[in-house]
Amino acid sequence: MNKSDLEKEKTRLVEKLGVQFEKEYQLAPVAARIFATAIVTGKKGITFDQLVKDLNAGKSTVSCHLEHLQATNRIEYYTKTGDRKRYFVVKPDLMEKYIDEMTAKWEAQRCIHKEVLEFKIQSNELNKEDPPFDLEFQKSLLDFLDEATAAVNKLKKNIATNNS
Amino acid sequence: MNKSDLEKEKTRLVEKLGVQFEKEYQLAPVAARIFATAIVTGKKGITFDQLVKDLNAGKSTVSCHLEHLQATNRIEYYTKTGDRKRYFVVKPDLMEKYIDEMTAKWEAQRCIHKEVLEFKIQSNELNKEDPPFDLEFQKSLLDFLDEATAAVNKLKKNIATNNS
DNA sequence: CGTTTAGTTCGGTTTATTCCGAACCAAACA
DNA sequence: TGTTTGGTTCGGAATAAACCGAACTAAACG
Repeated sequence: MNKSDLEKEKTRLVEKLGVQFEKEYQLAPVAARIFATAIVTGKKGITFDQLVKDLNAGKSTVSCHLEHLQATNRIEYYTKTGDRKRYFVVKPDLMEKYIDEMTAKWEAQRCIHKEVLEFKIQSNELNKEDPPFDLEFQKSLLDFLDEATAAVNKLKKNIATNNS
Repeated sequence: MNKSDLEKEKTRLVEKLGVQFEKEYQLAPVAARIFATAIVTGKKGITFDQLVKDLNAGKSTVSCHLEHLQATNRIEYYTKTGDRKRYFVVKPDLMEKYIDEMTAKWEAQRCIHKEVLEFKIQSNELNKEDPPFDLEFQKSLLDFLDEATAAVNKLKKNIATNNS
């Protein structure tokens, strides 16, 4: 296990993470790989032209996606005095953001499935002759989402206290 | 609140659910709306040409997406004797599938972030002079995913027992 | 001042997604 | 056996996503 092996391993990890991020965050391929690179690289950060080289991408592409990743609060950059380059790193609160986005998605789901449930109940009240709507799926989904949110929020608090 | 109001409400819900499903399951717009229609319609099911009419879509489009939704185990159909139409409904185990897919995604994430963690540890061992990699994010993500999976699996068992 | 460095903007090309209609097929019916 | 019904297949067309290079800008440097 030498340095060039590690570089290859890094490339592999960026690629694998990249594929996941494309789906999870609906990012363009290059955007996902930039984010993945930032995660694997860690706090020392990665520069614009490193990204252009490493990912074989055009400058405009990298510029555009860096823009987007900053706008969506996933990365930021720092600079070193006497060095004009920007060093991009993942935002330090990434973990909280991850959890918050998850629960926000659940909340949105809970909201609409509650509406669906109400729609079905009203429909049942209005047409007594028809075979009535089944309410089980919505009910158990709502229950599940509530409890899952509660469970995850509890975990989130633990993380917050561990980090302090 | 009359019948035509309910129809409008159904359209609204299908649209709103549809947008969510496009993102959540990476479905094409029409595919997402078919799935949404199946969910809002419930166990009485929806037919091929109802979908064509309701969604203003081509027959080929509906056919193709119905195919896909069946292949991915999200919907199925039943028939009535003396009626050639197929009545499409959501698969009865949708709730379990939902949870299983969620935990499967977490497992995949856990797996790759574990690899990232190992990569960082190895890198730290190899270059002692460099500023070492930070391991906190990977560590707390792994912890979180483990605990979240455990919590959700517990909820899943409760649902299973409630339904029996 | 001219030049390098670091990055942005713009216009266009390539590629992929999404959808459609026309023709087709297979079962049931008359 | 011809016709209707319910649905599939195939070959594009329209649209949108993703990316690129060339020209540009703004700050720093010499």
